[in-house]
This record gives sequence, C-alpha cells and structure tokens, in this order.
Amino acid sequence: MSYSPNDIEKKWQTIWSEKEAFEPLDDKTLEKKYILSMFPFPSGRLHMGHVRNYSIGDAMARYYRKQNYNVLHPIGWDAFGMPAENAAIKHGRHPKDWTYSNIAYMRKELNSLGLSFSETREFATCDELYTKWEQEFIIKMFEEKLLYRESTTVNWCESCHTVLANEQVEEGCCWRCDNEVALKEMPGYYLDIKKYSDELLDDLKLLEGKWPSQVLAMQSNWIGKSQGLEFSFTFSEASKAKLENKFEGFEVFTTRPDTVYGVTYTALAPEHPIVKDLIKNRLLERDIADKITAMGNMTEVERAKAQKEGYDLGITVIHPLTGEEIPVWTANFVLASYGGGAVMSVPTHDERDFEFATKYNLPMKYVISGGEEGSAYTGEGVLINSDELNGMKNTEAKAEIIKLFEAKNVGKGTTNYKLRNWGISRQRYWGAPIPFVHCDACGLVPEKVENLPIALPEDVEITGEGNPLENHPTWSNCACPKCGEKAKRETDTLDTFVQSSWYQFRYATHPNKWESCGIDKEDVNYWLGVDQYIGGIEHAILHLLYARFFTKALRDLGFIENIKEPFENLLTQGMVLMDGSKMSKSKGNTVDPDSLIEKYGADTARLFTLFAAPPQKELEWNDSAVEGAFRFIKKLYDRRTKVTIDTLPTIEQNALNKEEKIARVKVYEALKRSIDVYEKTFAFNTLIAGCMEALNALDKQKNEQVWTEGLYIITHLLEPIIPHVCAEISEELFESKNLTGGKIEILDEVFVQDTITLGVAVNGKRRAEIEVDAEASKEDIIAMAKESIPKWLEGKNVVKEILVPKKMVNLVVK
RNA sequence: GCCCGGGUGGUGGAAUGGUAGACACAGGGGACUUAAAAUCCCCCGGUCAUUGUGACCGUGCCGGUUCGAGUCCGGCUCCGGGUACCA
Repeated sequence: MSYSPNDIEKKWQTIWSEKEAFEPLDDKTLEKKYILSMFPFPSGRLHMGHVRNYSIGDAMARYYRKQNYNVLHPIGWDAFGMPAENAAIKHGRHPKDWTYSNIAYMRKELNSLGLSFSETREFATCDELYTKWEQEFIIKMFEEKLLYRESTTVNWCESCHTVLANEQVEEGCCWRCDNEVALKEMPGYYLDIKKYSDELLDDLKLLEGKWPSQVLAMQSNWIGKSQGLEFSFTFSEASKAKLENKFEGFEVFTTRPDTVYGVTYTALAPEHPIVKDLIKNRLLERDIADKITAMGNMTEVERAKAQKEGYDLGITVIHPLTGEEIPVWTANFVLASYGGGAVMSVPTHDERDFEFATKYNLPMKYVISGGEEGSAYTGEGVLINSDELNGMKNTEAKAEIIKLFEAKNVGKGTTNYKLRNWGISRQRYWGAPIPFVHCDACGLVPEKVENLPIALPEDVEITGEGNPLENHPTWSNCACPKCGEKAKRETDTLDTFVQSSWYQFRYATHPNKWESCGIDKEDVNYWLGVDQYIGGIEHAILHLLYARFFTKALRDLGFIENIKEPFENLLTQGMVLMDGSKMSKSKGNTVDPDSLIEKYGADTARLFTLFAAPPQKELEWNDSAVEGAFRFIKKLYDRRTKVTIDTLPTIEQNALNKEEKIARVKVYEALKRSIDVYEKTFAFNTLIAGCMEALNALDKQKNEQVWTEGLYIITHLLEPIIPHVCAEISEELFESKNLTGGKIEILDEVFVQDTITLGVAVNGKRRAEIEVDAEASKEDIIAMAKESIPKWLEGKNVVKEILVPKKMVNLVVK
C-alpha cells in the first residue's frame, strides 16, 4: 500500500486519544520531565510559528516519554486580551463566544498535528475557575503590600483605550497595535516588582548556560542596576525664600561621583515638583512657563527625537563640597521617572551635559585629566581641579568621594535600577476583573475571598469607546466587603501577562484539585521547574520577567515553596520567514498549516519544520523543501517491505560485506547522535540528516537482517518527530516494540573496522588518501603515507610525523 | 552609542583544533514510460590545465597561536536582534 498520511494519521490520533496515551501519571516516585511550549493566544487559527513551537516541544516530550519518564506536556489558552474585543467591535461577536469558538477550532488543528498534549490539564485563562484563584493571589499581594494603587503618569494607548506597562512600550509605541503611546496621569494598580530587582538580577546567574545568553543580557539590561552616589543640593538662601521655604533642595543620583567637582549647573525634569511649583506661583515668565509645560507634555518618542532644550529656572543651589553657588535649569532630557528626576551636570565629562552646556553657553570645568578642550571626556584619568583629591585616579576617586559625602552626612552610596513597577491595570472588558471595591467610608477594600471569582458581566456593550465595565449600568454596584454599605466595584481588569505568569503552576496542579485550590504545593514541588520551556524570543523581557517575578512573589506569599526559577531551561525558537521576512497576514505571505496538513500530512509538516534549520535559528519557508520532506517519509514507508523478520535480529558482524557494514555504521551513528540531539543540542536537523544517510546506506545493500535492524532503529529515532508514520511502520513490522522500553543499546562492535581510510597531508595540506589495516602500527602507517605521496617528498626532509588516530597523517617537510 | 548574535556553494544548512561543504532543496544529464507523474542512477564551490587525472584558490577582511584554524586569540568590516538622553 502506498503512503497515505491522512489515513495513518487519523488512525493513530484516535488510538492515542482512546488510550489517553499522553496523560501524566500521579506516581511522584517516577522520574519526571516537564516540557512546556508557550501557550497560544486563541486568535482563530494556528500559524506556522505555532507549528514550529509545538513540533519542537512535542519531539522532546515524546522522546522522554519513550525513555520511561513521567512527562507533563500540557497545552492551554492565553485567552484574555484585546483582539477578542476588537472582534466584538468589528463583527459584533461577544468576546467570550469568539474566544471559546476559536479555542475549539484551534484545538482541532493541534489534534491534526498529532501533538502529544495532556487533554485533562487543558484550560483557558478566561475560565472563571482560573480567574478565581488569580484574584485570590492579587488580594494576597495587596495584603502583603506587594500590590498598591496609586495615581501617576502612565503610558496610555489611545487606540487600545488602555494603560500599558513599561515593558509593553516598544520604542514609544504600543506592543500590540504599534500606536504611539501618550503620557497620562491616572490611578492604577501596581505590582512591586522593584522589590525583587536584586533577586531577579542575581538569579540570572542560575540560568547561565540554560537560557540563551542574549535573553539573560536583555533581562539584565532591563533591570539596569547601577551603583553611584545620591546626594542633595541645598538651595541658596535667596532661592529658598523665592520658593517660600517649601523646598530645602533636591536629591540627585550620579554614577560618576568622581566628576562632582566639575558640576557647573543642575537640571530638573520638566515634570519635577519644584518646576511645577515655580510655574504655579508664576515665578517664571509666561512664555517660558508655557514652553516648559509643553516639554513636559511631549511623549517619550517625541522627547527622544527632540533637540536638547531647557530653561534657567532663576534659582540656585550650593555645591556641597566647594560651596559654590550654581544655577538650576530644567531640561527636556532629564527623565522624571529615574533617579528622582534631577541631575547634576558635568559638561566636561558627560556628552549630554556637554551638548546642553554648549547650546546655552554654560560654564565648564575639567576635573579629570586626559580630555581635550571643546569636548566631553568620558575616559579614565587622574583628578584635577578637585581640591585635596587632585592626582588620584578617577576610578579610585569614586569610592573616596562617596566616603567624603557620607562623612559630611550630605549623601550616600546607593544603587539605582531602570526597572519600574509593573502597572497591571487595563481599562478593558476582556480581562480578569481586579477584585477590589471602592467604599466611601472604608476606601480601597479587597473583595472577600469567598466571593471570588468576581466574574465579568455577560451583557455588555463593546463599542471601542471607553471602558465597557465602567459603562455597564449595574455591574459595578456592590456592597462594601468591610462595612456592607453601598460601594463601587473596580472596573479595571488585569493585564493579560498576569495570567501567563502562573500558568506553569496551574498545569502542574492535578486537575481534580482545580476546584479546591489555585496551586497545589506538592504537585508543583514534583513537577517544577519546567525542564524545558520553548517559545519565541519576543517574550525575552515581558512574559519571562513577569513569570520569574511572580514565581518569587508566590513563594514569599506561601503559595509555592522551594522554587527559585520557574523555567529551568529555555529554548528560544527562531521566526518562520517567507522570502526573508516574517510571515504575517498583513504581508499576505503566510502558509496555512491546515492546507499543508491536508496535502502532505502532519508528519511532513513536522519533519520539514525540524529539518530545515536548527530550532534556535530563523526558518525560511521553502515549498519544494517541504516536498523533499514528504519524499523522505514516503521512501521510509516504502522500505518497510524490505523487512520480513519481526524482531530485532542478532547480527554476525564478521559475516557482513562492506556495504552492509557501512549501513550498520550509519544506523548506529544516528543512534549515537540522537542522545545529544534530544537531550542537549536540539539540532534535530542533524539527527534527521543522519537518518537520511542511514536510509541511503541501507538502500545500497540487500541484507534482510541489516534492513530490519536499520528500520527498527530509524523509526525509533524519528518517532518523536514523525510519530504517525513511525507508529504505523513499527506496529506493522515490530509490534511497536521499538517505541517503548527505553534506549536501544549502542553496539560498539559495529564501529570496529578492518581497515581505516586516512587522509595524508603534507604541511597540513591534504595530498592523498590511504587505506590501512585497523591494527597497523604507527610506523607502518607513516611508511605507507610516505609511499602514497612520493612527489611531495622529493628532495625534502620529513621533520615531523603526526598521526591523528583514525583520521589522518600529517607530514611536516622542509 | 551600548549590549548580544552571526557572516561557509545558486539556496537551507553540516563539520569534539584533524580529509570544509554531510544531509537536503534548486539546477544539469540519464534510465523506465507512447507520454506524463512517480521512482531510480550520475554530476553539481571557483579557476586553470587535462588522458586517467592534477595543480592552485576558497568558510567576510587583516594579522597571530599551532604540525594543522570555518573552529582558538587580537584588530577591523558588514548584516541581524535588543536597547536607547537611565545621569
């Protein structure tokens, strides 16, 4: 019978499902593997990126299952989020209906790929049962002061009508819709991720060698720890009076305390309270005040692109070391959100300060040797113009000056972070409601745990205007959980990244406990950390940082224990490209997995995906290479007729001819390589190539036993990658024996050769090839090598002879 | 600017410091066929010469270490990704 993928694949998918073949076992004494691919957003259809992601994960899961590990390989749905609401606005469909029907369709697509997911552990994050426990965590975080509500300047996306976290702003634009982000003052809920800055940074060390170095670097940069000096500038007496004694001065932070003698002015962010006060009390000229306000209202992108701009505020401060009186400016490049929104300015040793000082003709003073007049010198040198510290290396002066400030009690050594707290409020409908109540008498009150989940109202109008929950006529009406009086429910919903921050623990929790708890500690202790996590690099900061934070926070809240990091090993797969650019609907260069599977079958889709490039690299789509993958499977299936023995034969190696021996070597080389590939490198492309070589070599001989052994091993090796056809062949030929029972023994005798082919090189350049007896002595081999290349030795002396066993001979001649 | 990756045939990609280009795609030639599809066989980095065959060049560029470098080291260069006035 010729290869008919659709029949074979349906048959095996049914068998697997009926046998519940992919359910993890409850026996915690078994060795476990937790293989997790990032769960998908139910957008409607799978795309090739999903196929790739899940083919990689499935190969790992099936491999370990075959090695008798207890394998947890779950799938679920990251189901809340904007697209559901956009669909509602566009097509009038209810987000819930849209989401669940998408899930149903995509689940079918996953089934048709033959992915070995657990069916009992599947959930969608919009399930009320999931929301219930998430809300409990949120309340606990509030009680433990990890979550707070505050009104600050936030990133606002006008097209999504919602606030965004810092991490969700990419180059000043919304991560989802690419709309330019505006700054807006409004209240919101924040998670104190900064509290974990050091732990999040330090624990990156635990992941070295297990996570891609660039992800570690990106997270480290994002946390952005820097050490330096924090000190205050005190206003001059005249300035204090001008400010009606409301301000003593202000704090600044610098990583360059060694340049503190070079400070010639200071600068405040346009939003700084002191600047606002000056404007409010009309202490600045009208047009300057307007310009400063305008500067403060610019978006981050606008500011980044803008020329440096600033204004003298007409007030002065006293230099804490020299006692000099120096002016205070406001400048558009000073960030309000970092280091207190104020800086000391050293134009001689800082590029930005130099540019600004040059523009406004501010004084400059070099305090580190080595620079040239007319530029900022940021290199190393010794201190000059710095009183008693003159002559000291600037690298040493950093610590000295911190000591000096600390001794005088006007400053201290301190650490700053770029990381900002995680804003989790979203002014949208399709999310988990933030379980708080606003009571006139009691203030902000968390909902009673027994009232959870706070579910979304079904009857809702989604127009794209405003917050649907806020617009709902009755939903927000409630009783205060504390005093029982009439109160208002919070109408913000949680950032969807909250759901994906703990789903790895939910999967690990046995489904029969899902009603009674959010996370089961014992189950989690057994299954976590995730042994292999697979997903796109685009989550390098967002999801992966949040999930790491949540893990640490849940641990401190007592919901889990003994777990430092959720994801032990991380593989970031490359994008799927078509004609050099990312597949996307808008470009119209997509390949639809459904039609691919219909035409060639799931095995071909999976084989191509894993063969065309190593998983970490980008994958360039190629229709004819897909054909090639299909051809290989067809050939493999066709060759099963070469086998007439139904069990792994014991082969008398010495009785084999040359071609038969080569075939065996190729087969066993593939077997040898497979361990490294499945457990370490994930270079499935090389394993597949090895199997192709083995099949090619088998084709060059006729020995029935060698064929039997060859197909027994090849289908064993490829089963995690092309499971349906391998299951079919294996059932027909071997009663499926090669797909259970662990590793196949590597027989060393196969690699023993009578003769060995060696390259002969002269001065490192290959000149000939010799075949020598495997037992030949070094002397004999060298002698033979010399005979093979007479013309290269003519009139020369051999000064050195190097024999690389089983590889080559190198003769050094003069 | 800074921080990561990475430059190997026409293409995707292989190579624990040891015969560069495995495996595959595309291309060319042939067998089978009335024909096509499918399948099978052969060739396939460049230059030069050629009777078999051989010589030289060749892993972005320059240099170093080594008997031997795609691989290690130093300096450049180009491409991709991240980040960006973080004081």
